[in-house]
Amino acid sequence: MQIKKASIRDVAKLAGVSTATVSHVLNNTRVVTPETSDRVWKAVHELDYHPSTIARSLVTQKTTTIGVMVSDIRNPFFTDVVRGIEDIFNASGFNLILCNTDESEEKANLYGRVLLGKRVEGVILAPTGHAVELIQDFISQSIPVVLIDRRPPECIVPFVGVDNIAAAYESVSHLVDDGHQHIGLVSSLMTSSTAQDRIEGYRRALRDAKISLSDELIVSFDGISTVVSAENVVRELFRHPHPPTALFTLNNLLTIGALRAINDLGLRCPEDVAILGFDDLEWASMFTPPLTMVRQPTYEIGTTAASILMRAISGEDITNEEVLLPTKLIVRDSCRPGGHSGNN
Amino acid sequence: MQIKKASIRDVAKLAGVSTATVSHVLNNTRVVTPETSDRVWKAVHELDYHPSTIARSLVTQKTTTIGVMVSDIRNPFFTDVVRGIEDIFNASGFNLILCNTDESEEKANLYGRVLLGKRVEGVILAPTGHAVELIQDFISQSIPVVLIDRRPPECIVPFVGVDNIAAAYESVSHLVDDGHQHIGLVSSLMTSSTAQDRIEGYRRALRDAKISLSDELIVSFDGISTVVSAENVVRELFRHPHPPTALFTLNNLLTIGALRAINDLGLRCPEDVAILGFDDLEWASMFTPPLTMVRQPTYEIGTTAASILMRAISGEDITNEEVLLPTKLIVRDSCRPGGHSGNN
DNA sequence: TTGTAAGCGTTATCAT
DNA sequence: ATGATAACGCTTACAA
Repeated sequence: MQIKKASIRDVAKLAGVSTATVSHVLNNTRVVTPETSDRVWKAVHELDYHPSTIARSLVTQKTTTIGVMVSDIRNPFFTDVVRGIEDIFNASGFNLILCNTDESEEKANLYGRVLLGKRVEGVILAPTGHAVELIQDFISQSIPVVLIDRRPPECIVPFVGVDNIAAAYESVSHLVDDGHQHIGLVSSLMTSSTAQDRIEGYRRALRDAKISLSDELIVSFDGISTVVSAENVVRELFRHPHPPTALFTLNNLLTIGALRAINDLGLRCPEDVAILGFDDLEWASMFTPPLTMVRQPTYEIGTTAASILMRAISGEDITNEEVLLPTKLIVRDSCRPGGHSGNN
Repeated sequence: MQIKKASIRDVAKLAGVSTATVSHVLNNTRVVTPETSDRVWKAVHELDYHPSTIARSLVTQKTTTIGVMVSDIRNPFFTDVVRGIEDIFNASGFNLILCNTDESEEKANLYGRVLLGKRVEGVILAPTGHAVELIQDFISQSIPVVLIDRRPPECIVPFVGVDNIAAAYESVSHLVDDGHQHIGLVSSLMTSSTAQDRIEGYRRALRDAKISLSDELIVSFDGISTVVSAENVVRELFRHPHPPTALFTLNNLLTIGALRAINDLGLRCPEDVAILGFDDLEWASMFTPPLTMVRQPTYEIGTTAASILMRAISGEDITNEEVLLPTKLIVRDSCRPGGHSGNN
């Protein structure tokens, strides 16, 4: 326990050298005789000295800190992505400032100011709504940004994600092949590029299968994805006179919610209603029934985005980078060949 | 896009005032005439000026940043805890630096240096092993620390968690009441206080039930908890001549792993082997079979720890704080009254 | 091989 | 009501 934290000057005084020497010893940035080096290190330990990154950053203009903005770290998709990001940056001595925006543009903008103020060297962002201004704020301070998951169509910014249209097309086609004609779609925020692309894939798959579209089969809600919101909205869907025989859910939380709602309604999956969901869950295979899901390479999305951002920080030009990682449809019992075998 | 970021001096010059005035306008820290205030704000916007928190921190000795060290954010337990922490601190304008230690003391110590250097104002820590030194490092720089989940017995530091002994006792007693006499225990790192307490609860429950203890029924592994490691270790357990009829798993990931292993071995749960696991999963009820679990108030652990830390940062004395939040045993089909109905 | 001193971008203490 | 200016704790030319 000590009254005042030791500074480089205290160390210099105790070691009988200049602050410059201390600095150089600490950073290995010029040759010093072993004797002085020893004296310095001894002083460092004696004083329990820890150099202030703050002061250092002020002069070097580098903070070795980046910002990560996602809607909610509790969404397993983002949990994994963030871990991937952390692994890459940690290896280079960078730290993460974690920001949960809860799909609120206001919160996102607030965080934006903070990150700008903290002089982060880069940002990885899963944008909410038209985040164009937010992104522009960073860019105009020459802070590199890499987008993940979603991409506002207006801006040309490096992006890492998946081909949502294709993945959704494949998924819905799979349901069609199983004999389904009434396929419901469950979304959270419809305005995100991700949702829109997945809906577009859904539409195209139905169109190509000559199945007529019905907007009443599409349900959604605002705010962050939660199991409960999904449950409510799915229940609503089944008040429809022609309820769906299959559900395409746009993310993992929605899938769980849908399954719950179906159980609550006394329907069985897949006999009455099939479910196919976006995003994998590590233990999707152990559900009742095992869930059919579109697996996104979450961890890799994180590491890839982080690597690109790291290169930008190193001065490389990344303006045109765009990486679409492959998805994988993992078919399990929650949708079954033969389609539904029942009513109406 | 601009060559150089604007500084307070640029603003002052453009507004025709001193830097002191700019600072005061920005921070609302003394009265200025509306006219000057306006001129300042106009200059701020014109230059797209964002005050440097770095420089500010250097003089105020406050960083509005705290460190959060957990073993792995992907563990749903910590995901939730971290979200709770973030909510509390975000409300006070603080940021989180997220550190994944992977149960490695080396990584933890490395992160310790970093956090010390970044002059975080506090740390929330789920300690790995004998983190006494690490904790001492913070304390001796008068950086307040709040421990969560685990508590190295040596040190007197504020703590937020649950009564693991009691919770384990209750759980194992439940299995005993169901008729089980051979109860296996699956742990990851056995040395953590959490694991030790849960094992202690297990022991006491068996002792009180006059069931003899067998160390061969306890399996574990080192490193972070993963489903795969748990799977392997559980398979091993069933090579035992007298395999258990029930499994008590010490965390959520282990529970999943155990269930998988049992399935792979061709055994059925709960008919052949019952499972009762620590930590809830939001969708544990939808597993095959629905899982019986000890629910910890994860989010609340986060918010509680954060509130205590926040008070410490505000200068309050928290040295003796210790909060044990209640757990809840949620009984589902994975263990069934009547115990196992089979062999030997 | 080492030291001196000028910043880095703020806040805060005096003055005025 | 406002301004000068000395810190804050480092790094980094430039000297010696």
